[in-house]
Amino acid sequence: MAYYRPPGPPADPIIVRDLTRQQDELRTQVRLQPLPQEPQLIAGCDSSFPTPETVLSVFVVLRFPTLEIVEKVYHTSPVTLPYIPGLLAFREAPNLLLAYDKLQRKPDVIMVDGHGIAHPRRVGIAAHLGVLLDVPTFGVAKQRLTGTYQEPALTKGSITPLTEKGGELLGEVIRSKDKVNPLFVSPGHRCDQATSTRLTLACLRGYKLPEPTRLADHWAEEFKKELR
DNA sequence: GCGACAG
DNA sequence: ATCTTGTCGC
Repeated sequence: MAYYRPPGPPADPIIVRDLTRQQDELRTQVRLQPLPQEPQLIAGCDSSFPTPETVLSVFVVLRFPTLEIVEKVYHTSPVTLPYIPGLLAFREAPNLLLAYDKLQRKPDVIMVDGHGIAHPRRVGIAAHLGVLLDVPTFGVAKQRLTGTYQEPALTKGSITPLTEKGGELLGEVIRSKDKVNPLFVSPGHRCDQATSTRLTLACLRGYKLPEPTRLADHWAEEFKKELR
């Protein structure tokens, strides 16, 4: 589990302050709304690190709702920022954008591995990426970043709300498979909670992770090996 | 002041 | 995220 966290290099307070302000700006761009129509193509994206100074991002496009693989691409870049909780997007989004450019077929919606608005300033990587691409996005994370929730029942399909003090709904905690740790699903940009949850459930195929992110995760690992 | 902290 | 063997449960 993520109980103990070894100390990393100190984050420059000036950089943190600047990036945090950029998030507050991006936050004003986020729009929560249902998709204009049922998606024909859904994409999944994820990043891996072949070396501590290299980031590799993958985009996998699937036909919806059949989930047949339509296309997969990847791109690598030098790492420019250490991992800082809450600022993940500034570390991975730049390279994700370059990978996205390589796609021949652009998706109607993107499932991002990480949080959407379930973030301290409501701009997790899914929302951040959605605004930069101006494409519908939502996030599927494996760990909580902020908010509180009741553990959902142990059966697949059980759902409980992820809320902020005061009652604000940040996302939903979903049991995607019997007796496995739940997923944290939240809308990113030009998407809403109901759609995010519905699409996540529609993409489950017996694994903990829905197909888009599961495959992106898989290829991020495969391409990483190829670079050795 | 003390803990929490996506990937 | 990454390092890294065996092991418990369905």
